[in-house]
Amino acid sequence: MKKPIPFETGCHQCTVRMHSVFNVLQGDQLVEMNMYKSCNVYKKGQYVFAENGLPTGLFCVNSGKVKITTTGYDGKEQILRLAKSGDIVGYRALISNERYASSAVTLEDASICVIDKDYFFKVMESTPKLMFEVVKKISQDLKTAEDHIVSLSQKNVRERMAEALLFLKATYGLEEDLQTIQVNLTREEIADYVGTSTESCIRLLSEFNQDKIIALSGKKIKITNLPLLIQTANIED
Amino acid sequence: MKKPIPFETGCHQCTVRMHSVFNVLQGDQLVEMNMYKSCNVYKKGQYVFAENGLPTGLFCVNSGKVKITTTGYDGKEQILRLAKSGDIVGYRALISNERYASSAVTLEDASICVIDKDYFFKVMESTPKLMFEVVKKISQDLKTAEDHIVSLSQKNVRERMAEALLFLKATYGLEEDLQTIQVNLTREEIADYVGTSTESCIRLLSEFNQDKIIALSGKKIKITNLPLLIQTANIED
DNA sequence: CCTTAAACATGATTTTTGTCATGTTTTATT
DNA sequence: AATAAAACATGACAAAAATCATGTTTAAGG
Repeated sequence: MKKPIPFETGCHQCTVRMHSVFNVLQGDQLVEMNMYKSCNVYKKGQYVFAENGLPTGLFCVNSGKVKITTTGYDGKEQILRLAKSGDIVGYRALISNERYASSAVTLEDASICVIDKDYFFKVMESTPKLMFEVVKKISQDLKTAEDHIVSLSQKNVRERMAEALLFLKATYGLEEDLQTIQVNLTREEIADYVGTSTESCIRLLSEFNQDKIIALSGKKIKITNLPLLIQTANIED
Repeated sequence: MKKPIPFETGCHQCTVRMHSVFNVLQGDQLVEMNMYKSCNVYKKGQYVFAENGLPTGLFCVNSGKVKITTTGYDGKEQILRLAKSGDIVGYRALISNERYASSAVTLEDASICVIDKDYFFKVMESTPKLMFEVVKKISQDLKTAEDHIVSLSQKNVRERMAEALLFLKATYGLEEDLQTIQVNLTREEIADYVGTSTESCIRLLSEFNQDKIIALSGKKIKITNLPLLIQTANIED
C-alpha cells in the first residue's frame, strides 16, 4: 500500500514557506517562483549538493533534516550547520559566486525544493524585503558560527558536548515525551560537530548517562536532567 | 608642528569608499549619505562599540585596524574578526536588531565613520546593489568563521598558530621589506584569536623563531621562511 | 535469515596542552 | 629618570584529550 503521489501544490499552499525567508513573497510572485522551482525527494544519507560543485540554485528544505559538512584535514569531516524544514541551504556559495565549500547530506528522508539561481537573484533584486530576510538569515548563521568559535576556543570537550546536546535540542526540538532530542546522529557525527574524537564522544555520552544527565537508547538521547546539563555546559545566565 | 585639520571632504572624495560596500553608491546618494554620517578619531585601544550596547549606526573604518572581540567564559577574551580600512563593523547586531554581542576596539589610532541606522536601512532598501554588497560581505565573514571552526576542531595549537600568522599576513599585508606582518598584536591577543593560552602562544612563537620560520623583534613578526610556515600550518594544496 | 560492516564501547597509553611559578624585559607614567 | 605595570619568557608539573587496541552490539544488504 503505497502513499498516493501528492498534488503538486505549488508555493501558494506551501506551509513551510511561511517559516522561511520566502514568507515575504506574495500573489503573483509565488506563481512565478513556482515556475522556477522544482521539488525533489531524498533518501537518508543522500547528497543535496557536494563540495566543489557549482551552485545552480538555492535549496529550501521542505521536510527532513540536513547536515552541512566540510572535509577538513586528513579527510576528517566537520559538521558546520544543521538545517531543518523551512531552512535554506547552499546559499553561501551561491551568493559568493563560488564552488561549494561544503556538502549537504540528508540525515533522514527529506523533500527539498531548488529555486533557479538566476530567478533567485532576480527576485532578490526586485524584492528588497526578500533580500533582507536573506541578510538576516546569514547574520544569524554568522552569530551561531561565532558562538561555536568561542566554545571551541575556550571550553573543554565535556562542556562542549553538553552544549552540543542543548544545541540539538534547540535546533530540532523534543519528541512528545518532552525529553528525547528529535534527531538521530551517530556518535561520530556528534563528534564531528563538537570537534573531538569519536571515542571521547562515546565516553562522555556514557558518562552523562551514568551521571543521570541523559538516558541513551540506541541513537536516541533523552535529557533527563536539564538543569544539570546546562550546568555541565557551563553556560552563563 | 601639528598636522593641519583636514577638509571635511565628504563621501564623494572618500577613496576608502571604493574598497567598501559603498562603492555601488553614486552622485546624489553620496551627498545624502554625507548628511547622515559622521567621522570620529580614535586612539589606540579605544572602544568603537561595546558588548551589550545598542547599535545606532553602521561603522565604516576609514583608517586604522580594529579587533572584534567577545567575552567568553570566565571573562576570557575571544577575537572573532579583524577589520581594516574599508571594512564595515558593527553590522551583525544592527541587522539582527539586537544588542552588540561583541566589542570593537582599535588596535592603533584610527578614523572611523558612523552611518545613521535609519538612513542605512533606508538606502539599503532603495538600493538593492548596496544590500547585495552587504550580503556578500557577511557571506565572506561566515566563510572565514567556518574555516576557523574547522581549524579549531581539527588542528593542534602549533598548526593553528602558523595558520594565524598566515591569516594576519593575508588580512593586513606585509611591510616594505615584504616579510614583516603589518600589525602589532600582543601575544595575548594572538592567543585570543588562536584559541590557546598566552604561554603556549609565546612558547610556539619562540619555537618558530628558533626554527627560523619567523624572526621576532618586539611585536613585529617577520616571516623568514614562508614555505615552511605554510607546511607547519598543514594547509592542503 | 544470515553475513558483514558499521557503530558502539571501554581500557591502557601517550601526546598535547594548560596551569602554576618565577624571573626578565619592555613600555608607559609621573 | 625613576617607578610601576604590562608584556614576554621559560621550566616544571598536572590535566585533558587523542590514539591504539580490542571486543561487543547493532544495523544493513544479499
